[in-house]
Amino acid sequence: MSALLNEFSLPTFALDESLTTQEQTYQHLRYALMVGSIEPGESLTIRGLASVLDVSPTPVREALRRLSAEGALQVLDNRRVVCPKMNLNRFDELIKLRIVMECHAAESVLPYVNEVQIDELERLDNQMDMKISKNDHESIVVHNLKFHSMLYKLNPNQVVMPMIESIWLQLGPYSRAASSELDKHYLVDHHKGAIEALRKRSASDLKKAIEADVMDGLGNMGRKKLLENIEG
Amino acid sequence: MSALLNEFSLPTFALDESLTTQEQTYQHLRYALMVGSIEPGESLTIRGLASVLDVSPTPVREALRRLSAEGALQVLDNRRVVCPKMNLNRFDELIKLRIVMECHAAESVLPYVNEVQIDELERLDNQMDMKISKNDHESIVVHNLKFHSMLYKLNPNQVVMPMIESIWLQLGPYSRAASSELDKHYLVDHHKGAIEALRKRSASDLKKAIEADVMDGLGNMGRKKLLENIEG
DNA sequence: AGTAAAGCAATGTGATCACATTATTCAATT
DNA sequence: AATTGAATAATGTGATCACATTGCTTTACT
Repeated sequence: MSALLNEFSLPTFALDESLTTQEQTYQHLRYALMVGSIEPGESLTIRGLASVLDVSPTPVREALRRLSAEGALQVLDNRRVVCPKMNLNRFDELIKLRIVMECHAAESVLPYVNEVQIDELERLDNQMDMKISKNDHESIVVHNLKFHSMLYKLNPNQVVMPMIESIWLQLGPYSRAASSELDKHYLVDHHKGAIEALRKRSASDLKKAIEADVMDGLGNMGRKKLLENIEG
Repeated sequence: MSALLNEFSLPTFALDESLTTQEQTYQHLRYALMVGSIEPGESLTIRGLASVLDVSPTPVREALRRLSAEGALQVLDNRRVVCPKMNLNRFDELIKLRIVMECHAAESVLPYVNEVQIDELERLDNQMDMKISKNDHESIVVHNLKFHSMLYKLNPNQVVMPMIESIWLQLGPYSRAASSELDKHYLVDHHKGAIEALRKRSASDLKKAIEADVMDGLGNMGRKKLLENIEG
């Protein structure tokens, strides 16, 4: 048996039955990638996933194509689909790009935002702080990305968001390895700082908060882990 | 007969026969979108394209999913696939994002670049200037993007490139409408300026050249055209 | 003549099959 | 015991079919 995705490695996920099977399959895999349930290097086969998800190969094929087009999966020369492995260069590029794009997205929110929306954002962040047990990787990731997503979507015109989500998908599989048990205790986010910057309508403060949030969250941890692997 | 894609609207394009049918179909449609051969609003049907390209529906389906995932095509609620229409807000966001991303990509090239590569880039640009008849939209677009692509790929680690190409794909269909016959005569690029900045290893000059190239190329023309349509 | 309903054509989706390619297993040979 | 070879299994790709939904045309009725 190869390192196939087994039924236990896919997290449970509430799915809308009215959606097409392809869409459900896509969202299922997408979620699994985002929260790090699929390991870098793991290979995904059409028939394997089809049997696990109990659907025909057709919708799985399309879901895999979609995710490959988004950069979340990699199609090898053998035509086999794998979850891409991480290395220091790629990681650095991803983090740098994430900061550039999220700072841009955050900045372009400012002309549109109003106080009510900022209040809603703050409420969401507070709710999340209450609920999260700091050692549950999945909920930390989900809630952090939900905050960022809600922030950038305050700009009603959306062309950046899909690209930011593409970066999240590419970092997702590595996020679990990056956040070891030890580091999690030091995890802090800069969401409060971002909200404060929003209220002041300060673009520079907002960008500082976003950059710090990315670096202190995944950036520094992931880099440290990758350097450890090179040395030892 | 609906506004289907007919066989004459797809530009001829040298295809590698060794590639999968799906890959060929994808590249065919991708090229057509990039050079503006598919009009905004045009709807693409699986069976229609399959008969035009003389393949079965299966590879067409996957190619359409891929392009939709890249933002090049839009899947409506009816599940029909159309080439997205352009409006002023989306156009502004696309141009702003293009400048941000291409400036970032250009800047991150500097640590890697050497003189030989700059010479090659200059040679490519000179060759293109010779060959191009300034009224041929398709070759103008192709060669301009080829220059930008070659520049950014000097950074061997590639995670930005797919996203930049996604923006090109989204601007492509509108590019033909944007560059009216009148404006083409004023078309100038800032490639020489970019090469000069590369030689000086000046990040700020390079970014200025890229930004000017985008604005003077599509940016100003497209914006003008869109404003005309609103007023009259 | 205008409108609504019925009939028909076109489309997307999912399933299944055939085929070529690739990967793996197992046995034979050195 | 290691390696090469054949045989067997697994996989991706493309084609075809059935079905439900959507879009359009034609017919019937007021």
